[in-house]
Amino acid sequence: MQTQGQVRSANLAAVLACLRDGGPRSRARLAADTGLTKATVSSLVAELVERGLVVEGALVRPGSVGRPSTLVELDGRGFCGIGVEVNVDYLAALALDPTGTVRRETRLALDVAALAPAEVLARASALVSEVRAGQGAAAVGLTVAVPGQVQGAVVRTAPNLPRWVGTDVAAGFADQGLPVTVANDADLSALAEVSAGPHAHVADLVYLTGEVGVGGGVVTGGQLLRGSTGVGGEVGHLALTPGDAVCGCGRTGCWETVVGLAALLRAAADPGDPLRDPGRDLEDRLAEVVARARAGDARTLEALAGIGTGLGVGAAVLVALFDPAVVVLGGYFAEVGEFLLDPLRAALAQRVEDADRVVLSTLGFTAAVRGGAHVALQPVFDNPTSVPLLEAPA
Amino acid sequence: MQTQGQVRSANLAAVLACLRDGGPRSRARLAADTGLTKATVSSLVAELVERGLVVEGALVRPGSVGRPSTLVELDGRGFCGIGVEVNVDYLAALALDPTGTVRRETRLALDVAALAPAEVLARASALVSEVRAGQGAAAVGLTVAVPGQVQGAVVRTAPNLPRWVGTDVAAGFADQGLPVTVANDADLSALAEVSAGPHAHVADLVYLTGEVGVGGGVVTGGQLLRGSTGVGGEVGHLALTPGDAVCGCGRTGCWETVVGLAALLRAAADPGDPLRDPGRDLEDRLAEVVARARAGDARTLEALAGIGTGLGVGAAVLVALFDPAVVVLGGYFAEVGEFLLDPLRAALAQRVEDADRVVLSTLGFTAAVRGGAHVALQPVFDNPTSVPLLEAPA
DNA sequence: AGACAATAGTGCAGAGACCGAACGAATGGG
DNA sequence: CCCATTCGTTCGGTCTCTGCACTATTGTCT
Repeated sequence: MQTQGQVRSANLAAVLACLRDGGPRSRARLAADTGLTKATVSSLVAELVERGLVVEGALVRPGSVGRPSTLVELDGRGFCGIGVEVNVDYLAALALDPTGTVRRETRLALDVAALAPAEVLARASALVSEVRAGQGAAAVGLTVAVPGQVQGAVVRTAPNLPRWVGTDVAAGFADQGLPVTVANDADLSALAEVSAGPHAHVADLVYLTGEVGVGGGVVTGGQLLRGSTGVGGEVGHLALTPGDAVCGCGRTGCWETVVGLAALLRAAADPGDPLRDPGRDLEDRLAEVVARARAGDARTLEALAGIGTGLGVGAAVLVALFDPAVVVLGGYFAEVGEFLLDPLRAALAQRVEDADRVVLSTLGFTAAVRGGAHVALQPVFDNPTSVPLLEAPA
Repeated sequence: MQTQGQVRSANLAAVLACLRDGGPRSRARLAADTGLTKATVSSLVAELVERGLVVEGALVRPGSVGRPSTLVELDGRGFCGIGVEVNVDYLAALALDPTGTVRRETRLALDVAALAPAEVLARASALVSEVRAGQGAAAVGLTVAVPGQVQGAVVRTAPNLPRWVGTDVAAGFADQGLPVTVANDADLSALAEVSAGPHAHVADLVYLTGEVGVGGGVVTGGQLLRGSTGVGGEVGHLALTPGDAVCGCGRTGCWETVVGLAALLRAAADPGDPLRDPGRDLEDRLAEVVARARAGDARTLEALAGIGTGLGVGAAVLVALFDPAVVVLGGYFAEVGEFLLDPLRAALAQRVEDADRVVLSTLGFTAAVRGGAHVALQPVFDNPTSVPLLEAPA
C-alpha cells in the first residue's frame, strides 16, 4: 500500500466484495459491514455506479419507522468473464457475469487427442466468440482450463493429451483481444467450488476429479495451493499402494491406477465386454456402468465399491495433510457417487476423524469453465478502478 | 484498508520489511525499493527512529561522485520476541531481537511427562524470566511451542504428553504480562526455517521433525498451512504403508511407526540391548546410535537405511502434494542425517522429480523456539505504530 | 583552485481520501 | 400535526502521499 489512490481502490473492492458475498444491501448497511463511514460509502457507491459495476435497486420499507433504504446491488449487465475448457473429448465455454449468473454456456464433443492442438485451439476460440456474441456484456478476461500441468501459458505435462506438451495455449486465443490465463482444470474446478454453491467461501477444500486419470485441486487458507513449481496438489500420481499396475507416468502404484476410470472399467468388465471397447465413447461406457449398477449387477457394484475404498484410502492422506472442511468429488466420481460414498466413508473413517466431509460436486462438468470464468472476473473485483468510467463525471 | 492512517502503517511496515529482508540501506535506496518517494521515506524513517525501531548507521562513500548516503538499519536494542518450548524431556527459551540476532538462549533438561503441567509451566515461566532479565530490550510477545495440536491456547492432542491435553498453556505465562501465543512445535520450526538461514523467504517448504513421533510443518505460498480445524500438516499419522505396527493413536500403519525414534531403536537393537532400555535418556541412546553407525556397525546402519527409505516413501507423498522448494529434516533426523540422506533420496527419486530438495536442518533443536520468537516479533513488523514513541515529538 | 555533475536528503504547497458532525429526506406512530 | 427514527448527503477538517524546488556533500574535470 503506497498511495491513497490505492486506499480508494481497496475500499471500492471492499464494497464490491461485500455486495458479492452478502447480496444487495443499503449504503447504511454497507457502512456498518465495511467499517467505513456512510459518507465514504456514498462516495464509493457513486463511483462504482459510474463504472457500471453496481446499480441502485428497490426501495425497502424499514421494519418500523425511518426513511426507507435504497438497495445497492451488483450490476451484471456490463461485464462478464469467460472460461473455456479443452479436455480429452470435448470443448466447453461459459460466460459468467459479476453477479455469479451464467450468461451463456456451450459444449462441443470433440476428439481432441486426435487433432492437432492448433486446430483444436481454433475451434475453442470460435466457441469463445460464440459465447461472447450477442450480449451487451463486455468480456474482461479469458481463462483456459487444460487437463495437465501448466507453466505460464504453456502446457508442461498432459498425460491424456501428450501432443499438447509445449503448446502455448494463450497464443491460440490471441484473436480474442483479452487477457488470457491458462490453468489446470482441477485447480479451476476447486476455485469454482469455493466461489459459489454450497461451499462458497470455504477456505480449505480439496477437489478430486475422476477422468481417465485423477486430478486434484487444493484450496488452503482461501488460496489455491500452487507449490514452488506450480505442480502442487498433484494427487493422481501419489504412490499410496505398492500395487503393480503400471501408470502412464511410467511408475507403479500411482493412485490413478487404482481409482481412475480405466481401473473402474477393468474391474467392472472382462476383456471383450463392450465396456472395454477402446473405440467407444467414454461417456457412453460410463452411462452403461451406472445403468448396470442401478440394475444391481454384482460385478459392477463390487468394482465401484473397490473404487470407493481406494478413494477413501487416498482421501485419508489428503484429509490428514490439508485438513479441509470438505472434500468434493467431481468428474466421473460425482456421476457414480451414489455407489462410491459408503465404501469411501467407511475406509476414511478407519483412518481419520469426520469422514462425512466428503461430498459430491453439484457443478458437474461445468466446474472447470465456471472456475475459469470466475478467475477471469477476479481483476475487476480486486481493482475496480481498472474498469473505465461509463460517462464523464459532471 | 479503510483509513489513511493504515496507509501510514503499511508503509512503515514496508520500510521495516525492506530493511529486515535486504539489510541496511540508504533512504534513497529505500525509496527506490519500496516505490515511495524520497520525501515520504524520510518521513517514515524519522518516525521509525522515534519509535526505536531503526537507527542511522554509517556514512557510505558512493562509488563515484555524489553526496555520501547515511545507512538506515534495524535497531535491535529496543525490543525482542521470546520463544519458549515445552517438549517431552526439556524446556528451552530464546530471545530474538528485530535484527534476527539471538540475544539470550537457555535450555533445561526436564522429564516433563513425569511432572504436572502446572509445575512445568511454572518452571518454563521462570526460564522466560531468566531470558528476559538483564537486557535493555523489552519483550513484546511470547510464543510457546508444544509437541501437539493446539486450539487457541489449549492443547488438544499431545501423543507424547497425554497429561497436557486440555491444558491452557497461555495461562501458565500470564505473570509475564505479555501477549502469549501457543502453537505446534513443528509449525514453529517450519516458520523458523523460512524466516532465517539458508531457506529464508522460501515460500513453499516442508519441515519434518523426528521425535518419539514425527511432526510436520508446512509452509505454502509463504503461509503456514493450518487447515480448517488447525490440524493441517499432520504427517505423523499418515497411513502410508499397510504395516502392522500399532501406533499410539490406536491405528496401524501410521508413518511414525515406521520412521519414529521408537522404530529406529527397535530396528537397531534387540530387546535387552541398552538402546532399548526405556529408563535411559533418549538423547543418550540417540548418541549411542550415532556412535555405532560411525563405527560401522552393520545392524545400526541397516536400521538407519530403513528409516531413510521410509522417510523417502513418505516424503514422496509430501513432495507430490505440496511441491515444496525444499524439505527440511529436523529433530533426530538431522542428527543422524548423514546416514539417512542417501537411502531417502534413492526412495524419493523413484517416485518424484528432484530428490535433492531434501536437506538437513541447520537450526538443530532451537528451531521451535526460534520460530516462536519470530512469531512474537511479527506484530511489530506488521504494525510499527503499535510501538510507542520513545520521546515526545518536538 | 574553481566550476560542474552527481547523488542524498529535506521543505513546502497541493491533491486525494477518509472522518465526524450537521443537515435534509422519507416514513410510521402517537 | 409533530416527533422519533433511519437513510443518505454536504461540508469542513485532518492525514498522508506526491512532485518539485532546494540544500548538502562529494568527486572529477579544466
